[in-house]
Amino acid sequence: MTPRLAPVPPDRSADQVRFEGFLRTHQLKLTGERRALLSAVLGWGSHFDADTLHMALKQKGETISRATVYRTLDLLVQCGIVRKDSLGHQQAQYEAVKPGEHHDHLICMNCGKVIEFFREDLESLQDAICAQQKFKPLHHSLQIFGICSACKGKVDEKDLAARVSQIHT
Amino acid sequence: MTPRLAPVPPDRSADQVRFEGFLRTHQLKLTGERRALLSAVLGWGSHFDADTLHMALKQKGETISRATVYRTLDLLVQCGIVRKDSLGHQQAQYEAVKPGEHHDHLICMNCGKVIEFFREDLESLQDAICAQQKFKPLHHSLQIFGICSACKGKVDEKDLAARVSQIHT
DNA sequence: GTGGATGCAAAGACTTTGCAGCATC
DNA sequence: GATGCTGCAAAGTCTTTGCATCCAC
Repeated sequence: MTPRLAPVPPDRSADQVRFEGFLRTHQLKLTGERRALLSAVLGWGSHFDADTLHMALKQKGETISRATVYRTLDLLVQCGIVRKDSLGHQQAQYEAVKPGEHHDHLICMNCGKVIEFFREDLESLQDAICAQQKFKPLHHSLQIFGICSACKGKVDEKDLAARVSQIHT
Repeated sequence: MTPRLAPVPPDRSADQVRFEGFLRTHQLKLTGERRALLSAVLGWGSHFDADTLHMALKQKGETISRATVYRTLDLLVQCGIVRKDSLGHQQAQYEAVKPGEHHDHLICMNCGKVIEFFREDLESLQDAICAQQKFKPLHHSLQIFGICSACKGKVDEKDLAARVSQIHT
């Protein structure tokens, strides 16, 4: 029989601990607003922008100013809990970073759905390309724009070409 | 001896013809400003933003309003002569599309250099991933951020981590 | 009690748009 | 000569910042 280990805290809590540690290290304070934002972000599950988050909190009765939302998102990005991405939008998109998980994106140009995927062979191919160029990779972002299976056949092919050329990654 | 063919016009001219055709098709007019912008864009050779282009033209004596620069870049994007990209910047970056050429980017986080590359095996791997997901790819963008060979060893490792987390693709 | 945090509103950066006069087709 | 184009300035959108007040430590 293996000896009992101390119970492993759930992931949520790990991010909370991490954020609190980050705040302490930088002599910053844990405020109610920061707590509320962290928990909203961790519970979101997909991509969001600053304003959507701001409005969602307002609807839940948590009135936090837009400025604080931006300031706190910036902190969360700095300590690695949140990733900032544009995904072809004008405004910044954010997403909670699931620990140890990196992924790339398929983005449907019809319904806007974002499909996340991870392929080890894609990662290693990129590493090989970097090695060939004597380039030290630190981060990457791959976005494939197209039409998802559910939208096939429902798309007006005519304005698709125009929209492809308008993509702004 | 093979028979002589009609001389192949240089690439520059092909883009001009394409733009003029686009304008005609859409009942738009070929103005001096549009001509100047097209030629400036084709002669640029790397990435630029709207304001840099605007200022470069002003220095050459071509005073074209910022509004027209934006409006014309939009047309050039629509007809496929120019690609719009962010490359991790706040403001939109543009680049002339060399015909038949697609490439991805290695971006040096120290000196800002952008290295373009193309790998057929990377393209086909992406196609395979899309096929598996029943996703029809139309466009993609891969940006790898890191340190170029010239900057290796010259970088302050400390603030690098912070800068990696700040990347906004 | 002190230093950092918040909210507000103002400022900023980048881009788009309305309109009167102008140029191309 | 009609229709679309330009420049200008104003408005828009998203984000950041200055400052007085407030609160976690």
